[in-house]
Amino acid sequence: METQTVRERMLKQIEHMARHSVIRDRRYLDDEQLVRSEQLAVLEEIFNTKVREAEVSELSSHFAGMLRGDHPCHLAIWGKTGTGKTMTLCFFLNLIADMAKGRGVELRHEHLDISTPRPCFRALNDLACLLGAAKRYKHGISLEELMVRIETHLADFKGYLVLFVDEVDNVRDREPFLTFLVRRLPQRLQAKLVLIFVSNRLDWCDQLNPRIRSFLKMNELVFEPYDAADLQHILRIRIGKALRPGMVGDGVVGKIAALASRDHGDARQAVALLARSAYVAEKAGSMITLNLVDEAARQIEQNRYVALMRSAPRQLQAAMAAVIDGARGGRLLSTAQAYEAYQRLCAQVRLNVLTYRAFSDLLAELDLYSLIDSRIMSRGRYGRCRQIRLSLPQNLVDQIARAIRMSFT
DNA sequence: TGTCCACAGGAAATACGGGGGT
DNA sequence: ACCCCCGTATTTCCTGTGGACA
Repeated sequence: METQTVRERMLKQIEHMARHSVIRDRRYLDDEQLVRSEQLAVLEEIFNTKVREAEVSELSSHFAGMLRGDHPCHLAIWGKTGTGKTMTLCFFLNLIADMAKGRGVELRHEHLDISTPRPCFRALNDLACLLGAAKRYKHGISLEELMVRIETHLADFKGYLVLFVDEVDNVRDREPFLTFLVRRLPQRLQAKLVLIFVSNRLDWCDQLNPRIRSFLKMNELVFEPYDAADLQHILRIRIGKALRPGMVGDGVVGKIAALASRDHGDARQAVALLARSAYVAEKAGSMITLNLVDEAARQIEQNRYVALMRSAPRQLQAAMAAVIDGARGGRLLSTAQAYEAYQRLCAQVRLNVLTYRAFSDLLAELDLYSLIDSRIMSRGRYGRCRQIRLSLPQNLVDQIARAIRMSFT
């Protein structure tokens, strides 16, 4: 009896969802889930709408010489996250490699992605792996040895070698790394080496040896953030691929584009907001409306806080938990009171207790992220003290508390 | 007007840990 | 396997401060 009704309800639910579903292919809302060729297809469609036209034509004129046998110089590219640097370059290099093949020009291109900070040794080792010149080492091999292996591995190659170093600014101690690539490697190869450095910081080469810097400064290309119109194009293409037709209300695309271009013009953010909106709409069983976009934006915002705390250092988590515990019911808390709560908590979860001074810095950090709201009040004769309260909505505070508890167990 | 509370927050010293070199 | 170095976290020490109170 019981199972029957459950079964029925589920069937009804599925039927309802099928009739009202918003999403046709959710993979197109998240690049990670697309295979390479699909990504490139999306990009091609985007570039066909004149988005990034200036940059692509700049790249074309810079590299077109390769098809005629010239040796183009290196290129330094700047742009904030989500401005499509990596995507544009990948697309472009694929395109030019294709054309080169058609004309019998030997061209090899590699993408060295330094997505997380790593020392020179790691970066070189990664490069060697990428080229197939060496295996992955933890240690036990000198920098020199790595360099020689890369050189000997490439010794016989005579065509163009385009090396696309993504997020170079993540290489700590990048001087030797860059010196190797810029000054030493070209001299020891028969191949025509073309380096492309991408960074999201304008100042990444400021502290470098002037000789290398001047070398890099020769050719720069800046990726401006997308404007709202670009973002609209990008969103429309995604919508066409990912959603069923007619599921997007009036003004929704404009709104998402406006929100995303207002902070940083990050395309990834815009697509993420679209994805979340679609998800929320699907759950609500309606098309995407302006209100649902607001709801989605709120959820993304809240998730950021939760994710931030989940991945925060334990001490910071403990400080947050202490404040949540102490400031129940909108109570105002002084640093000293918060510190007491923190000490109790540390005892419970066997965390070593930091000094008052260090704890005070933790609170300042929480305040910086606006996880708490703290201001300094003078009580005259009775001294000055910080008044701490939770400023986030209660349900979010509960989520954060839960996330912290999870990572403590 | 000066005092003094109760803390904030800067500076320097020190501890710690992880990665690279040998 | 071991040591050293360096960047970061933490501690220690200290000076600064707004305003109620006498």
